Amino acid sequence: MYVVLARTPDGIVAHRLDDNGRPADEPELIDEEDLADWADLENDESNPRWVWDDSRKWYPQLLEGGVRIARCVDLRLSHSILRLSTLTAGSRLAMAPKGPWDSNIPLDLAPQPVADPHESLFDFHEAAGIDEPDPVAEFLLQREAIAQSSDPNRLNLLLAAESAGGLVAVEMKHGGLPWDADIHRAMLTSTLGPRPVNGERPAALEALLVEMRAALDGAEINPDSPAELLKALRRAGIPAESTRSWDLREIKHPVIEPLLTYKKLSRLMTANGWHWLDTWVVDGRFRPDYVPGGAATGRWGASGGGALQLPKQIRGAVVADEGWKFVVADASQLEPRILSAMSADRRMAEAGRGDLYEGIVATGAVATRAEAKLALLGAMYGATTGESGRLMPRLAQGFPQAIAMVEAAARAGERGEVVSTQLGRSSPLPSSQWQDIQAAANLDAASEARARSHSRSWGRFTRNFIVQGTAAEWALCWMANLRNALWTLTDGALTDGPHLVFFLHDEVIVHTPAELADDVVAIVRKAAADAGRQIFGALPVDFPVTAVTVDNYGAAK
DNA sequence: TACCCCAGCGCG
DNA sequence: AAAGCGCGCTGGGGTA
Repeated sequence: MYVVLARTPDGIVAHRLDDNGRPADEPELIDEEDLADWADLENDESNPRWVWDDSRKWYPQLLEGGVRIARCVDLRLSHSILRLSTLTAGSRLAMAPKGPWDSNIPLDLAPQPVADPHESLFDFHEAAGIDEPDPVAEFLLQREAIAQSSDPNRLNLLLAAESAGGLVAVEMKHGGLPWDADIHRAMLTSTLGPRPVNGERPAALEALLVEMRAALDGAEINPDSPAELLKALRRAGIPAESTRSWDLREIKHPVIEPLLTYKKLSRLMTANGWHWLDTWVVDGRFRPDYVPGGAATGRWGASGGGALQLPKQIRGAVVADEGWKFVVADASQLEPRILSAMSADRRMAEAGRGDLYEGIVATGAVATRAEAKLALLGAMYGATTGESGRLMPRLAQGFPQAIAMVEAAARAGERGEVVSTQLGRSSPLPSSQWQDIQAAANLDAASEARARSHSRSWGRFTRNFIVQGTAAEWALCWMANLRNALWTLTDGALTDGPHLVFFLHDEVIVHTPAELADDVVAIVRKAAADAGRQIFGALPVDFPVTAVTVDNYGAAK
């Protein structure tokens, strides 16, 4: 059973469809304020798969009302996959001109739970000259595209995982990441000094500035402006090429050490200092917007507060509630394992029985673990120079099947072709500018070099796309399985029991009552093993998970 | 004032 | 031990 929800000028309309997508009864009109209660009843009666345009527009108010959703079809997320996938290339959906399902309506125009819920959306559409999109029609169009595709099963798994991710994203924002502002502030004070007033430098930065001036015989220096900093260094006879820490580290001069420290502390203050804390941590929770499918590869993005770049430095401020714990889990060496699974390289799978890098050393392909790691990174990113590039051929010799797969993806991208992940998410086409550059390749030597460079660059993107994208699919399946299993542990609202509070590409955090932490760890591991089987079938590729139970995120290494 | 781009750096 | 992939954010500095 499906229940498709739509907002109309008259209110919310619910369409019940049977498993064949045919109307099961007359559409039902629901008042906005009754939605959560109505959905709760519907869950009890038929446990449907909910179908709607965008989980971000429906699910928050259900969660507010204490209602959880087991599964859904997020039409917006699904549409963008089906639009590009080579598996659905001939479908009506893919052939149609771009429409409202291809645009991403800004969140602030989405209906809010309290104020008049549909008006802003209609205003937006009216202003933009867009017809109000019909979710039932779109759902049927998507079903048609999937049914006619060359591999409906893979696509169905992908879309289910993507939609589940959409639910998780809303749930994580709803629950929030527990954040202890006092600990954070204490950390800032101890490294930077007391919070400065009206834009002054904190004491620690001021002291470092004094130190730098002394090292420059009293000359002025402004480390906050890269351009001025470079000038100041050159005035002092320091041959700096850039002001990047990585480059500065190579220079021997007394000003360098305080400068590097300054940069580090200054970064802490601007990115995650007092202002960040005021802006992003409310009532002990950090609630960024997560953006499923935010990257072309299917990885999530995030906006607000830099959720996907929380420095290790401040993770100690992520503290579980009293009587609760965090289970912090990450998939070890995920991308190289994905590489071995999708290429069905049994030799590499065998090497991944334990630590994958050690396993590769054991085959004799390379000499050390560090070399194995570097070589694999090179294979997945397309390194051509440096040690990584140098080691690549050795890997190709030892694991021809795996390397041939990424090489083929790179060649396809260089020709401007599309590549796809294991479950059928396809890469975008290179830009028209890229095409123009290729078309102009035969004009002269400079054009040819330019075309070649852009071609190679897009090849590195497609090479990485298939691995990063398939890893993202694995992570989504992992999370979807995890979410379902956690739900069985307790009754009640989302935040009454173990629930996901953070996700970072190959890592999750579950906030859980302490007494359930061991159960959660077991669930996290099983969910990972299941994800591997769902995507790769019986292939003997392991996806081991490192899981620790901690009181704060900083303690998770 | 508003906006855009760049350099730099945090994360995987 | 290095420059190859994917992101978001800040502050500086320029332009309109």
